[in-house]
Amino acid sequence: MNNNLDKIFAALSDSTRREILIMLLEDDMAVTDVAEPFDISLAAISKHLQILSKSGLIVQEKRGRVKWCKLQMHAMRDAAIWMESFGQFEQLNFDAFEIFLKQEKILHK
Amino acid sequence: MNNNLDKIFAALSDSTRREILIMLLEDDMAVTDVAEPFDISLAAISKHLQILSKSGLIVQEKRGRVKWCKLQMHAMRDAAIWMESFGQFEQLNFDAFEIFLKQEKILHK
DNA sequence: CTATTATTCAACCTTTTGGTTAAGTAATAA
DNA sequence: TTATTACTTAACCAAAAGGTTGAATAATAG
Repeated sequence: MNNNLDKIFAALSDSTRREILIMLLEDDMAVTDVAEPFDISLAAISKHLQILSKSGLIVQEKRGRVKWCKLQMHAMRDAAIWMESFGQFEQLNFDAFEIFLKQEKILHK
Repeated sequence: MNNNLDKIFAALSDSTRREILIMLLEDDMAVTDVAEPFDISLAAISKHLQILSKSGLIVQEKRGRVKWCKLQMHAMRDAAIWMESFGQFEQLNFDAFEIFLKQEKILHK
């Protein structure tokens, strides 16, 4: 029933995949470009991207011969909401994070 | 590579383990009582509890012949911070997100 | 048309995961 | 002392995860 939560948490349990997600924060990327910083084969990256796709954390769209990877922020919400039930949500407002966010918002306005 | 984030997300990727955590929200529990609602063997539950222990999400303390399982809320902090800041930083500066994670020792590289 | 580029698939390997049953340990109750 | 209770460990199994290499497909460039 909670199959998708399974998949999201499983997807996040691998550091290569978490790094890929961080890379995709910046912009959509082609598979080859995603693979570039890593020491593993392109085929291995392709598999990681399939796992991320099946979890819903990314979507892949083929245009020409290039397959673009796009982050799906809303997919992480399910998992974030689950964690929220543990009262961790408020704890995120720890000082450093809050101060940082304030600084960033000031810096970007 | 952040091994503990790996372990926390991996621990959360199994619905049996998530259910156990929810049960432990209410109160500390003995292993046998944790196992009671599930259809799998006690040995299997024992293994799940070891995985949860190694991830830091619970601690187990033996008193007499009973081993008590106790939720460790703070252990989810790293994972929760990773996820929540991931969303928060979407519209913020990407480099700043990585710097923040390094400062918080969530991203060790 | 041919070569190159982008990506996946297929076959294989090893390690991990999630489960089983049966036996082992250790504390308590009778 | 013996039986019962509360676990863990060991040996095993099937399936999944994460990696490899090499071949296949499909779009584009020359």
